[in-house]
Amino acid sequence: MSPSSSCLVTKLSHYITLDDGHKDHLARLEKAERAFASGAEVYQAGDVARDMYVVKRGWLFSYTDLPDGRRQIVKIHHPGDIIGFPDVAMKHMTTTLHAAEDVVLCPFPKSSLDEILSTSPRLSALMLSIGLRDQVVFIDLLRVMGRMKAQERVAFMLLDLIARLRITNTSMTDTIRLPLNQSQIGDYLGLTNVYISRTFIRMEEEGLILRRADHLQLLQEQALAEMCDFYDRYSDMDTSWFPEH
Amino acid sequence: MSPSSSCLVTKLSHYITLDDGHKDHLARLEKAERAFASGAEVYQAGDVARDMYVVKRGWLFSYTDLPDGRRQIVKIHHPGDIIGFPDVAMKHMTTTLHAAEDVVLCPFPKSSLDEILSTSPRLSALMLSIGLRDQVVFIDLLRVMGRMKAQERVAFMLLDLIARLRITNTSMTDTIRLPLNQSQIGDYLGLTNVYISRTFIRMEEEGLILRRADHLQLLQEQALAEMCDFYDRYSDMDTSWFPEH
DNA sequence: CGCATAATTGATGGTTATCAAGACCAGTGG
DNA sequence: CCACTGGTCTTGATAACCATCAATTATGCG
Repeated sequence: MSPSSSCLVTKLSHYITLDDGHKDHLARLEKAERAFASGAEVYQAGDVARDMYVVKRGWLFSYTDLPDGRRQIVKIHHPGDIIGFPDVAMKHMTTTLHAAEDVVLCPFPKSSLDEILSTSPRLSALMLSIGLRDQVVFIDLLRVMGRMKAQERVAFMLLDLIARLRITNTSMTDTIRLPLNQSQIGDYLGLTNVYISRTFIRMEEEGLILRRADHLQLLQEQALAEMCDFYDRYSDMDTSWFPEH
Repeated sequence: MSPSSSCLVTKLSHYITLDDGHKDHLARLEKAERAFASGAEVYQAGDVARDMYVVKRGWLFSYTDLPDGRRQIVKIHHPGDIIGFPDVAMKHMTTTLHAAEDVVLCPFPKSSLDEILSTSPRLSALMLSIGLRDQVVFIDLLRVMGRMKAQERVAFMLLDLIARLRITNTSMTDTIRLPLNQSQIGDYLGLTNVYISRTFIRMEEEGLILRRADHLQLLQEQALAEMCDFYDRYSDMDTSWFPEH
């Protein structure tokens, strides 16, 4: 198993440089990769929390249902993302993981963290920082959901998606593929599919976005950023305090 | 400086047993405690992220404003809480910290984490878990804000507050002191002060709660928990995978 | 082509915001 | 002791925003 084939190594190398010892170590943590078809539910809320996953290919999302059937999608996952990290702190999974299209995942056991914490303060600091950065991202989203209207919420979602895709794909332009239907977008933004439709149409009429097939183009990124007061948390991480090794 | 006088030691001892070496170490991280009057803003969004704080006395909250003046309170802090943890991952503070009443705080520099990560895998695991647990709590709140109505949101807030207060104060009954006005509660739940007033009145008429002065009693805790599908994340943490030392 | 899924459109109603006025309350100073 | 003040809570009227329901029109796919 060559270190470079590891999803986790690829993911973490975006933030700090890893020496070969670290790379070997991380690569050994991974189990065999697994594929899931579009629509599959990889795990359910309430399952015992045992593994985390790195996304190798495809989009997924995590959601929870209310007893009466209302649904909230809490996170959209892209290639390179770590899935299930917050559930490490819990005995049971708190969300259900749904494949939005055909996907490939690299599982690794949550007990891996024990090893990382015991052997590499620097990697530990990175894992901690990723967790805390994600918390800031949730706080941003909370502000959006608590205080913003439909159009602002859509703007925020689009900017957040494109900012995250740009981390790993520096050639990203202003156009993204959006493999989610309007009901799913509604469940993410706390709105209905009907109102998502109306909002998209209005934003298109106003020249903010352009839709064709399942692709979406941001025509006025600056205007969109202003209307939802968007900050890119992904490019503002502070790694200066990290331990040396 | 005796170890037992440290806010951080008191806080962390609730989760795992600390030996004297750990206690001494943690106690040395703390700076002198500082008092703030009700209404004071301890730090502002945008300030350089340098310190974290443990709350020794009083309630505070963290908020962010939108450019047009709308406000979202993102976290209510109680004695024992760690404030500013997510901002460790950022170069700048992402929220403003407001004292809801007279408070006392114990600051400690965020570079302390470097030391903890380098010397104690077990403490590192605890810090990581607290961060991840908080992320789960934000996800729960996101679900509330995205999909629940006013009365359900209020129920969730009250249950969350009382669950957290019960961690450190096992003699908590069904009555809490609530040093927040209705505008602040509205800013926390994404509603207006007017609608908070109407919702409290309706919940009191329905026999769910009882208000007197600044105290609030939960008359039907079970019914409140069912209407907002409440889970107590604070008593469901998994520490089984922690390293030994 | 036929089918299922997704998106759109229209009509109506519910929930919450907004605005404005009044009630209550604790503290303050004359 | 009492008017005055500022803050908080309450109440009523109206409007904005979004949900809901139902029907229709794309869209994609075997």
